[in-house]
Amino acid sequence: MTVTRALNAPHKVAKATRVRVEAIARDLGYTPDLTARGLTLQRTGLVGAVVPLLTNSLIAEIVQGLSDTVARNGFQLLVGATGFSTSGEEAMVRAFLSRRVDAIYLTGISHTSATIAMLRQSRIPCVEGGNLARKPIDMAVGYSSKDAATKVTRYLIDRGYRPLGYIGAWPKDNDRARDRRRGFEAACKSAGIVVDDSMCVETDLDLHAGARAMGMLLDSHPEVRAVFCSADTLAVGAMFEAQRRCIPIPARIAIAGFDDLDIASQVVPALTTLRVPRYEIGRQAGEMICERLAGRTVTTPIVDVGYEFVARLTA
Amino acid sequence: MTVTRALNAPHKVAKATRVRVEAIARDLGYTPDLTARGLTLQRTGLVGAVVPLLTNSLIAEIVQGLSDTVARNGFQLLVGATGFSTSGEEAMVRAFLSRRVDAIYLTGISHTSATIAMLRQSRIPCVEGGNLARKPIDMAVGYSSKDAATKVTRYLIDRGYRPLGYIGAWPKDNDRARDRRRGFEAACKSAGIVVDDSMCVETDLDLHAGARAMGMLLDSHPEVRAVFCSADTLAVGAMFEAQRRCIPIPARIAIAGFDDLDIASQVVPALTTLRVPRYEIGRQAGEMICERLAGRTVTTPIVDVGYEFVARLTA
DNA sequence: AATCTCGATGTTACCGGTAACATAACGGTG
DNA sequence: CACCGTTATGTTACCGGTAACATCGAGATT
Repeated sequence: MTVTRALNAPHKVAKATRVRVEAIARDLGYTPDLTARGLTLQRTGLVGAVVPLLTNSLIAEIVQGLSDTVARNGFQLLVGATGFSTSGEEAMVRAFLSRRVDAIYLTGISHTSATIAMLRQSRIPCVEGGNLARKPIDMAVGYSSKDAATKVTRYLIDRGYRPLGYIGAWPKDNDRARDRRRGFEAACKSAGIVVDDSMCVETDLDLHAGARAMGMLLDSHPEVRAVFCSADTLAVGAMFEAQRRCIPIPARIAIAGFDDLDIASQVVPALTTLRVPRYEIGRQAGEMICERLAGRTVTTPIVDVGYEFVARLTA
Repeated sequence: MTVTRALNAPHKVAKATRVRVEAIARDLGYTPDLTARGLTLQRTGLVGAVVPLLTNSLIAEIVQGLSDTVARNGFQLLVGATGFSTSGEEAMVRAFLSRRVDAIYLTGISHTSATIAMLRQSRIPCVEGGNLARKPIDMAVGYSSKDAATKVTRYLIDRGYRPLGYIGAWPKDNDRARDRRRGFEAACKSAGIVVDDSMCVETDLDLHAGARAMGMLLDSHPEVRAVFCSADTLAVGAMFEAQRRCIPIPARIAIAGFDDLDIASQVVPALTTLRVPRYEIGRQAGEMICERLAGRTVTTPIVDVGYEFVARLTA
């Protein structure tokens, strides 16, 4: 007990004792066992982050923001990748709860009912990030993917580009992708444009898939005048494909992306896209979690971090 | 005890009892406490991964490979970002050891002596990944950054490009970056080329920094004929800068990268680079860790995963 | 000198699992 | 019917911390 005190509350121990304890601890190479501490305190100091995958830079930045923020408050991040599957997410959440994480960050707002039930029952702070939840499990940080996609699409429409194509990520178990497509469709509809499903391609979320999708679109609909891509990764892939075919951007085909990744401003020509505060989502989620874990109540449990349209050169 | 058995070793319990236990567990929403289990078993089922940062796709793929592999064996990955600092790494390792992780993955081979001492004393499996260690703390998976960089540089030299520029990441606390520069210099030296330090730029590791570095190089040394970039991220940034200045690649300036990220094959013109098996490094590290944690000995504690030169269009 | 006070240190129990050992229940055998 | 082996269940102690309470010792107060 004196040892515990010497290390955790030095002022409660005589100086000589403290010095002696510290010396011996050093000699022995003693490291406190946070597993045991977690067991007694019923608090592990772990925050779980459930994400679709780690290799996506959008997600990586959110995780980085979350990690930095909780780390500053003495917490350690436990990350798990679900591979864009709600059942994978459920398994991950179950595993995290078994580890008695103090809080959980979830990507997106569509979850299995078991996931929701477990989290509700556990009563730990939980933030759903990325998309805005009207009725979150607990708290939420994000922006409206649908509104944002509408905004980009409207820009393409207003500039007079017709016909419009769409390239997006698989919507299955990915509410952000689904909502972005909905936003695209909503903008078309409100402008009286009929969406041609054969000009909408859904695919994996990487450069290569973006390029392939663009290739398919150009083959099947050479008349396509502009393409809205629901992620910059896809947009840049599409740009490269157009460049390989020597199709000038935006003279012959306009392209708009979504996310404003680093590459969007660097690629030539620079990509017109929609900036979403990725790091900020993670940071904000981390703040909310830490607030709650510090025993304070979070006054705004649903935070809209907004987005910003960035007009550049591709559309 | 009967409950423990019913859940962990069902065959040791009468069927009726097992069914009853399962039903009650479900009703109660019982989740086993892995913290407590970890305490008794002296095994947490956690593997720690210490990486410089999460937003780099090279690193992210290694982490993904590691995560997938250990997850398949029932382990959970704990990740920590050091921000390219060995003292940050030391703090991270200390934290992980306090959490009693069963094994640790470290990025690179340069560590503080305290880090090495702690890991040695802990006696847990430890893999150093990315670069090859001659004398690893425990095990290592990687390839020779220096040899690989020499190979790429030699290609540039053999094609007759002169003078040669270099763009790389900060070498401080980053042995991969340091070794790549050494490889560049070694190739130059053995070809009798004197390296002009003013044509070697070191900078942050992102697209924007690559572009800026290229800009500086082109401004100060317009005669530069080829640039070796020690990472594809830098190379692509440099390409974009050249394209913005309408400098044709490779007609007027040749560029070679390193890593063979997805983007290398997609960018136009496709980037000449060096492929390193990123996911494989993580996978292999995971395998070695799991082998050891399963009580088996790893016969080859130093694995050279090799690399492959990929000639494309930029050089 | 007896009592009080306060800081320093010691003792006990508990967190939620599990290993090791103890006991109970039961059908079969000589 | 005593004895056995087998299977099912129960008991105890321990993993490494910490809260709560107990004790101790020394100087201050009466």
